[in-house]
Amino acid sequence: MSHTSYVSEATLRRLPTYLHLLRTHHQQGAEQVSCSAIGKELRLDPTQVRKDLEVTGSVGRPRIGFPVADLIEAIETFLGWNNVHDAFLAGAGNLGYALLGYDRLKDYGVHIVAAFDNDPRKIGTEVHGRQVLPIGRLESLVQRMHVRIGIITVPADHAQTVADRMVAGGILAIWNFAPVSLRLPQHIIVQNEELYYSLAALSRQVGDRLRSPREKGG
Amino acid sequence: MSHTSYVSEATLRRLPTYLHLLRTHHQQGAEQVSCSAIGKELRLDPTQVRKDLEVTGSVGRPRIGFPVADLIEAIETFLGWNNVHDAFLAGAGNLGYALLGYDRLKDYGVHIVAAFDNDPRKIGTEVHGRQVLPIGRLESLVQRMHVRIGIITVPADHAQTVADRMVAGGILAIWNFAPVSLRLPQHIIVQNEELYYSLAALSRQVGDRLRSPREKGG
DNA sequence: TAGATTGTTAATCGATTAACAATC
DNA sequence: TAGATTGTTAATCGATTAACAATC
Repeated sequence: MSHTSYVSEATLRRLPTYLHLLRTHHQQGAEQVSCSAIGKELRLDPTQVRKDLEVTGSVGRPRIGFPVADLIEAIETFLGWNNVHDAFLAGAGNLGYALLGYDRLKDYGVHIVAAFDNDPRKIGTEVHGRQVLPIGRLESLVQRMHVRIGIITVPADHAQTVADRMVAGGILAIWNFAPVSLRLPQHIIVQNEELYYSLAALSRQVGDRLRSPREKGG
Repeated sequence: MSHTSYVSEATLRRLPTYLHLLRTHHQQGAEQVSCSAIGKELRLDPTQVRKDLEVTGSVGRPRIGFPVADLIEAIETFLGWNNVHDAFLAGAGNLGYALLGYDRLKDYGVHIVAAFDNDPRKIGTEVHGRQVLPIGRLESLVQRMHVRIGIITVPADHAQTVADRMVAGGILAIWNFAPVSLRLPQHIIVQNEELYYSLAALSRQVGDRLRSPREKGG
């Protein structure tokens, strides 16, 4: 069943939302849940919920719904969140510190084992229990420790260089927080975070709202 | 021209990417740039680039392209990034600290003026020059200082309460980093960040790749 | 002029939503 | 049984891509 069929980005982004909701229901003792109920809570079309859940291979029963525990397990497995992979983080700045502080990242399949930086004042220190190593050792350590995931939280102008070193060391996937589109070999998996890019939608709407006073609420 | 026509989320998310690229070109002395060139650099269809840029009202000249400086100005104006709005941040944890440390957030239309927390050890301290105030004062200060934007970096189980207080104080928009879908009045603008939700795509692909060895690179 | 690029309309593609028989 | 919900196929909707005349 390693037959990896295509799953849309949109579905992939909704699955964690279902997971979170299901865990809540599970804690409250629910054993079954219907797509209609999920849809109502998340304001999504029930058919969409059903289609999304279909990709996990979980099956429901008419009139009853899906077994909550099984569904949680199925989504976690599908997302690969119960197979934790080691990761290196490059750039121990503000955002780097924040990510190092997230123990819960392990719940999402990612375990940061070390950080790298080029600032001599940071090198040798520990951040949330992880060592900060010189960036020069990144490539060789990726190779030696078979690290699969690289997280880039360096400034935009260093991102490409860091990415290149990771790739040279044999990294498989890059989680990129720098606001640049990296040039990478086709086989490398990339997830761009574009943190404040999503401020585009927010600030534009705020500006609009302030200009046109308030043409009636809902 | 306050005629706010609908612009798709997809376009809105690409605009900052163009902006970043254009700034780079501008620094390097470029005066004109074509959609084809932008498309090539970002691996996007040139027609898509043209349609995206159309929403900013900027016009180009056949055979020449768009004037870089004008285009930068047009995108910034469109996104509202040259009108900075004051913001309050709730939750001075790891992520909160990181956001407080981003001076560049101002370049994206958001200026954090104070942080709020419920931890007595944090209250009264300063983080990157901003005071940490007791969460109890959030609502009244939002109201008194006419703050428009609220940033939520508290744990999931406190997010709704914090959001309610912001709304009660008269906030206009919420940038939500907590992994919950907030229940808010229709007129409130929300941007969900879902930081590690985007790990869904990443970890799934890594898992796939490790299972099916490597069916030929690119 | 010749030809690259714009602006715009039409065709394609994919995701969301609707419809409905099967089923518990 | 009656009826809510599943699984699945068809219709709709919107975004991306292609086509092409206008233009510098």
